[in-house]
Amino acid sequence: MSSTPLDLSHLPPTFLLPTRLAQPKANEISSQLRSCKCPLTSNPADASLFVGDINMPKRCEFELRGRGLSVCSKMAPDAKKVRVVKLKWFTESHKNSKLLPIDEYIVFAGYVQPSKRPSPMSSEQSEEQEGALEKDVAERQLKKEVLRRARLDRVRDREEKEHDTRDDIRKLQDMKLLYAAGRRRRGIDGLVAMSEPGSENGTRKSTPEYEERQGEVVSRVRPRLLKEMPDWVQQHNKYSCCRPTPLISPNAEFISLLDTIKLSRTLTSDGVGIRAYSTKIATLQAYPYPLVSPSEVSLLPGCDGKSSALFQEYMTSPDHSLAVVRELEKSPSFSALKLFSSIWGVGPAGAREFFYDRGWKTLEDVVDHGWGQLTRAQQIGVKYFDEFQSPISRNEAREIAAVVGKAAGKLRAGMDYTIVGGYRRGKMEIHDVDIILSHTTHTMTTGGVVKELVLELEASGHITHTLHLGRELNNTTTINTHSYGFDSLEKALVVFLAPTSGLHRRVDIILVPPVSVGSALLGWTGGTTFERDLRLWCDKEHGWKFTSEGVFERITGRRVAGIDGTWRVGEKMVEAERRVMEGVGLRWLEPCERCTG
DNA sequence: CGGCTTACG
DNA sequence: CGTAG
DNA sequence: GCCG
Repeated sequence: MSSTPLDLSHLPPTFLLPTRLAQPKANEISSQLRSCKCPLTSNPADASLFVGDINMPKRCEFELRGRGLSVCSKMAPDAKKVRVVKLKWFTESHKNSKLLPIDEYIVFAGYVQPSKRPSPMSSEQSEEQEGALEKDVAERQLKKEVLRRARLDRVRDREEKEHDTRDDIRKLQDMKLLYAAGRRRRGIDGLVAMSEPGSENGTRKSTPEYEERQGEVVSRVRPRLLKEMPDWVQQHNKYSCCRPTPLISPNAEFISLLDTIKLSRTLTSDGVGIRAYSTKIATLQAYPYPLVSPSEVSLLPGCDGKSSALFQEYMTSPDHSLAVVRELEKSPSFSALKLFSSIWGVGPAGAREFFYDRGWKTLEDVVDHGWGQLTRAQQIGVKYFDEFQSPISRNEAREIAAVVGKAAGKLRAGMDYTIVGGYRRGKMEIHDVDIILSHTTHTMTTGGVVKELVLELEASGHITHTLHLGRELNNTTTINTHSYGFDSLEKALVVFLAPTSGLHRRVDIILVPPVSVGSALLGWTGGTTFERDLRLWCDKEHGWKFTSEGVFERITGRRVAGIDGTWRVGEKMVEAERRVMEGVGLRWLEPCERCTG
């Protein structure tokens, strides 16, 4: 490959960081470096250049500290300047037999104090917590992967039989019965696949109601009559909070295309488009029949000309696709914006800035060229990008919540919790864990409990980062009136190191006074469109303002008399939620019937 | 043709 | 502007 | 994009 070997003899003493390298790989690179006359040293204290498979400056600092070097960013009297260059610089140079500009691959530059303890392996645990958490990442990744595979099967198995005594997740069973007769199984694919290994019926491409014959789409059934449709269709009720919306839909494939369009509207901050697509997606998600015709679509609330045109195209296209979506999916800008906006702390505007203004295209570009310009939260979002992407199982969610709940119980005896968000709606995989904590005694929820709790969990090594710590709950003001500026529940957005998986997870901890438990459950269980419509409904229908703290009259700011979402001694939290939902004039919907997307 | 959830940091 | 449901 |  390399006809004219590189000459690296001009480099300063160099140390190869073995981080993330398997031993054979490390040996290979080491010998390649030597063959390029790189002055390799086995003692990091002697080195002023480090080569490593590391992309983040913070990580570099950690690696250097772990080797007994005390790193500082500023020049100090007898400090030595050190740099860390990405391994990629060498591998690329070596591959092309051409020395790439090293400056473009420097991931960290700083100073180190001469080491007191030059021993390479004795890791000075000055940062007890970080050290414990970050140590042996490569090894942990490996172990993690093995564990994950081993666990996966058991998890699925167990999940089916699981009896969650505290939650209403048993409804999952009902959902499966409800939709047992084939159709789409998006979201519970794994589960169903496990229990029905041979069944292809559930995942076939065309729905039973229509299929293609000689290029023509033939409807197998007569058009559904309006009077045969759900009542909310007949009444043209577009509020998603007024009807059950299950997690799984017979029209999941079409919906996922609309989802892509909605994402494109999100990425351009097209508020109107987002609204429109959210509404129609929620409608279709609630519609229990496989769609047959465009005219059927246009009967649905929130769906009109555009929706039926899209369905027409979807239905007649040979592969059940949409041109706009195909275009989006091969568009570099769409991919990049989608990638960037999936970083925690980066929204549509930030993603556009990254792509259009800075010219970044990959996460690596962000790390290499923009690290210093990221906010703290964004840096955490990038650092744990993969881990935050990787789905959280229901078991893992329960495991995390149990740790939080137990710690909370130690601080305030009698504190209880409920996992809300996607978990409570019955999703099999979620991307964060939302936990509502409360106590039937108001005063047990005041006085900065969340802060205490976060400190505890930091000390125990469970919380590794705090992205946001909300203001302490005000003592009494929230009980009767809703004063603007005092309406936020005490919450913490944190990064949590899950014990079993060893993965970093996004966890929201919300502390709720008993008076707000009903509305908080309703407000934090979602989905997003359900929440939006719930607020609209309360406003338009009653002139009330719905918030997670309670339901208030717009004019007076007083709590609406007769809606008592207070969690009382001896009852389940969900009973308080039921009173709120029925209090605002909505029929009770189980959490798993609020899957509006 | 105006309106589209809403508040905090 | 970004986050939360 | 759809509704009132």
